[in-house]
Amino acid sequence: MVDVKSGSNGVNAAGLGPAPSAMTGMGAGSKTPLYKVFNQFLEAKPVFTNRDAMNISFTPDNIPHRDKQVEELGRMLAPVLKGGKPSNIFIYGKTGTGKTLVAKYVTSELEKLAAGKLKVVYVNCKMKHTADTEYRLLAQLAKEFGRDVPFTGLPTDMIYHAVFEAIDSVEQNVILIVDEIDSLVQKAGDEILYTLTRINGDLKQSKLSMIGITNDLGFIDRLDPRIRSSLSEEEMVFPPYNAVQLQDILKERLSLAANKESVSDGVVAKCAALAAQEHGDARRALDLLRVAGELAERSGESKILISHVDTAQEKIDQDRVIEITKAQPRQSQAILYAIVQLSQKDKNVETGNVMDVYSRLCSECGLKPLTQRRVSDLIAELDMFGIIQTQVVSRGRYGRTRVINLALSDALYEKMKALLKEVFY
DNA sequence: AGTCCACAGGAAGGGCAGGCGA
DNA sequence: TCGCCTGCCCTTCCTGTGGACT
Repeated sequence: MVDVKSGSNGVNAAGLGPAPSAMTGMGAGSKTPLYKVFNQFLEAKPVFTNRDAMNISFTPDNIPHRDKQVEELGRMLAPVLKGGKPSNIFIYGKTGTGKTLVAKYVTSELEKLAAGKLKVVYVNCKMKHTADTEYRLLAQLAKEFGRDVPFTGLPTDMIYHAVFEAIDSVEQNVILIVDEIDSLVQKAGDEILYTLTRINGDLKQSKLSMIGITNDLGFIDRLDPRIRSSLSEEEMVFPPYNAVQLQDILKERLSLAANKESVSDGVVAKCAALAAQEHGDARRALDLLRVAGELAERSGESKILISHVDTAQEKIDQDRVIEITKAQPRQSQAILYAIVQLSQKDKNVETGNVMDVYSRLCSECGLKPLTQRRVSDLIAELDMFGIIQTQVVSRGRYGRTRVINLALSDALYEKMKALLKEVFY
């Protein structure tokens, strides 16, 4: 139960009165609508007893249907226990197939056994402003080894030396897990990988091994052959989960997170089936179940129903698109608003029309219009986010253009239109 | 077969902000 | 304070594309 102290006016620090059943000394706020909301929440039987276990970042002790991969990776990394350097490993697999989970699990178990002789560093190159450029990756590594470096400003070779010295300052094995490694190479080139895979030649008392993780199956083929051979000394492929395996994963998590009676029949199967349609994504399955549970709790029910899963699916998609839209810079929002306006009249929108409407919108809102070149890049970015779908088509002597479709449901389209209207008018 | 259109998209570089060491 | 370095956003210049038209 919540532990709150009443203030001088009888209202707790958050300005809310305590629940009558759980707390004594109701304050002045006890009759407010918000009070009822919180009271309802406190009195309702929770769906999840351990919410953290439903989180994507939670690392369980048992990873269903990944025994083979855990063992295989364990064998590859085992030389660490005798002070040897394991091979660099490359892990492929689509989103939500357990790559990161297995890598983190195996390395953390190894770290326990290695008794201070192993340091595991995890970096995610998709995290903006964290490790998505050469400089930032090196700065992040330097921080992991206790060197405080600014997020910009220093020459790259200075940061490299700081990292090098930090790694080699004690006799140890270092395993560097580089998640979403394709994002790093796309943005910063593959020189950094060349440097890191050859760092062992200069290290005197330490050894560095890399585990590269990507969901881009063609990534390794696009790498420079010199880097390819040293980065993927060992390779692992994580197959997608099928619906039955996803059900096992969800049941396993539910055993940690909720009581059996909190979930109706068919809920787990439905979440698993929906996620299996999306290339067997366990992350999606967990998200669906978690959001369905939260929706059930919010509606005052103590059991997740099939209808909650349906609503959860819609909500996850809507929330993602709206949040991405809100986070976009104003120029991208203006371009998106132009596309939304044009989509009202015609389903297929072309770059040229977007430029016209966008330019008009800019002059109406006092925004400096970008060049067609830049707009083209921003359209490609919106496509990447999944807000729009684009296809380059040739219209013969009438030129080449990009046909743009809004990838939104009717409800989401209206929501998006209202949001953008609010931004610009 | 050659021309044309309306872009797509790569490359190079400018300008700015944040940060460092001298 | 200055020179240098970085990331980021943007522009300019340029080549490539592919199907309709001549």
